[in-house]
Amino acid sequence: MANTSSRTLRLLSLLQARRYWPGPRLAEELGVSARTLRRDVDRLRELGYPVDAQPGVDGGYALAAGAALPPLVVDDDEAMALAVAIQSHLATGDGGDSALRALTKVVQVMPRRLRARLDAVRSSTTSAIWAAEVGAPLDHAVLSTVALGCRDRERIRFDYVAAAGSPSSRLVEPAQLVALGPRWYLVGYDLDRHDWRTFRIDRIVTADSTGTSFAPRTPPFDDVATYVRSRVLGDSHAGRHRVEVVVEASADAVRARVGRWAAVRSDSPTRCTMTMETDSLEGPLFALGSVGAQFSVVSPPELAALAHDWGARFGRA
Amino acid sequence: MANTSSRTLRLLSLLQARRYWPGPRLAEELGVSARTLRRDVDRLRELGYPVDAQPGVDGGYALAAGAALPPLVVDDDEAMALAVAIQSHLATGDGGDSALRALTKVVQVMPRRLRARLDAVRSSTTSAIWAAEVGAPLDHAVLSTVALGCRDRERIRFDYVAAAGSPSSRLVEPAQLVALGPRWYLVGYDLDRHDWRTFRIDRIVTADSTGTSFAPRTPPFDDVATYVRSRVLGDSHAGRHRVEVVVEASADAVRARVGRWAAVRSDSPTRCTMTMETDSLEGPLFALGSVGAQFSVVSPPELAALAHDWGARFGRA
DNA sequence: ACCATTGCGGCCACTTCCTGACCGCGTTGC
DNA sequence: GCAACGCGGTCAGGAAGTGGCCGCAATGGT
Repeated sequence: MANTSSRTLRLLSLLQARRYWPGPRLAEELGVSARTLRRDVDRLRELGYPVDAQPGVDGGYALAAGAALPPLVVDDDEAMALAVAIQSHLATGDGGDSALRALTKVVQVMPRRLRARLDAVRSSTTSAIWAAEVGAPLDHAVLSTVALGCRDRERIRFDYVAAAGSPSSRLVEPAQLVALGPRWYLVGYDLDRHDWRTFRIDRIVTADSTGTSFAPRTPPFDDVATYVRSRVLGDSHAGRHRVEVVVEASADAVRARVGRWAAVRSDSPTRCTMTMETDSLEGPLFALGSVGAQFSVVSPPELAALAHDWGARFGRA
Repeated sequence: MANTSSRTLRLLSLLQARRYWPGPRLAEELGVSARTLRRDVDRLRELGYPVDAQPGVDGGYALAAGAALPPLVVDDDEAMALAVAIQSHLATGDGGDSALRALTKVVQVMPRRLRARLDAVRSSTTSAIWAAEVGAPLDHAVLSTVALGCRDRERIRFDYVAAAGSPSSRLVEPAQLVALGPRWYLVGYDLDRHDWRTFRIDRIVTADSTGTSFAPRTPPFDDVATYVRSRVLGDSHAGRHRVEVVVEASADAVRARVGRWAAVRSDSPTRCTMTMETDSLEGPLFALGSVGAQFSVVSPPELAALAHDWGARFGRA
């Protein structure tokens, strides 16, 4: 710990952990003279991290918001919180690419004991309420393995359960991860089938990095999202529903409830048609209930049946 | 950038951004000789960050998972993703203290432009579906201002809208933030009223740090959570409901749906009583619907009425 | 008005270490 | 066996980091 750079890092961490530090206190904490502390502060400033200083009695040093993000010095618990938050955020389908990169960074440098804790926390905090809507919770181990594979161009091997339920083992050169709605997909080159394939992340059972890298292939698409969308819609996934409902309310009122989740087409000032894709029928039903307007289900019939069931039970309650 | 410590930091960032780096490539990137690169790698190892190296053709350096968390070097987008994810995680009431600390760290060092983006993103991505349940979305600006005030013992000033709807301006010495269910509370010493008060974060309109620090007072409680709970339950909040429902299903089946949200008491193998506190009646109704069992509402009458309304509409659909 | 506290920056001498340049060695994969 | 690569030793020159001084400016309390 006698190193200069390590001390600078520790100074940064101290300044991130508490706002104001009196100079002498910092110097003592770092085990250097006050003069050297000033030089360390200068060093931080040269690195682009603005450190405010206040003279006078009760003065001190404080880390200010600057142009560049300083390295985040987080402790175990904070790293856990970050990882858990990003995971549950990814599981809702928001976040996208940069969130995935951030998760990858956090997980990659996590000590093994923390990863174990992360697994434990994930399995215990999955909110049962929303689980029906977001589908199977994302397995962070699978997701980060795959993400690392994409980033570092390393072949991965995993067991895959197809829509029909038949399991298979795959050796794939991962190209890209795409979030489509609440679902994550991997586009990669399947080395056994000698062709490009699209995999649903929550259908991947266990993924392992093989450690062998590969040269990137030219992908058969221009826009990944479009490609995946066409592939996914072409398949008729078991359990996937195309919901269409006519609601006796203004399109705006419905949009205010469902947000970007569904497409809402205005038919008249007091009527609109809502279209969405989902795995769970309970989510749309909840949305329809909270809109507070009369509606009729165009498709699928399962939704109409479910509405009838809920209606009967709610009516008797 | 001629500095040694800055170079070490950059090396760390490079290793976090991509898995394998051939030595010569890294050396070139950092503008030093290969020998110096080796020494830099050694330095990182001395700091506790394990760097794997693979000799032979196609070898290189890779950052491995170690005992300590290295400083996270994230870019703007990743920081945004982290902040957004933590916010929405906090808004669900999970996460707790360490998540709040992490958010505080991230936000504190964020450049101003990023904070602006964060505001924009927050307001545009608040999921309308769950908004009814989680209540007013957390305002990250308020939350982080308050959190910083607690951490750094700085007085804060804010406008508060009481449960009755009457606005007031407060000058408070913040002591602690507490998450109680889906809601965040601030416990602090109100300097105008000369007494301890509990504030609901989502009722705080705008919060500003005054910059004046204060000496910590001895709080009038041992356990903050207990204190807040007693204070909050004592008040009869407008819009707050105590829900009690008898469900014709096993307690385990109900628990599997509602998770830790509600208290479930088993009455018989096929009947149980569910008790919860909530602001929104739609959330419990959704849970009851998805349980798929018959139920009867004990209280409040509003819930029974709402169930009846939903039931009528669902039945006609 | 005076004082203590705190931060700022210059100066200097001493010490440390950092750097680039060699070298030979072991490992890996072709 | 060869090439590519990482490892570690050594050496000399030079560039830092360091602590101790100094006077100065700003702040807040007495």
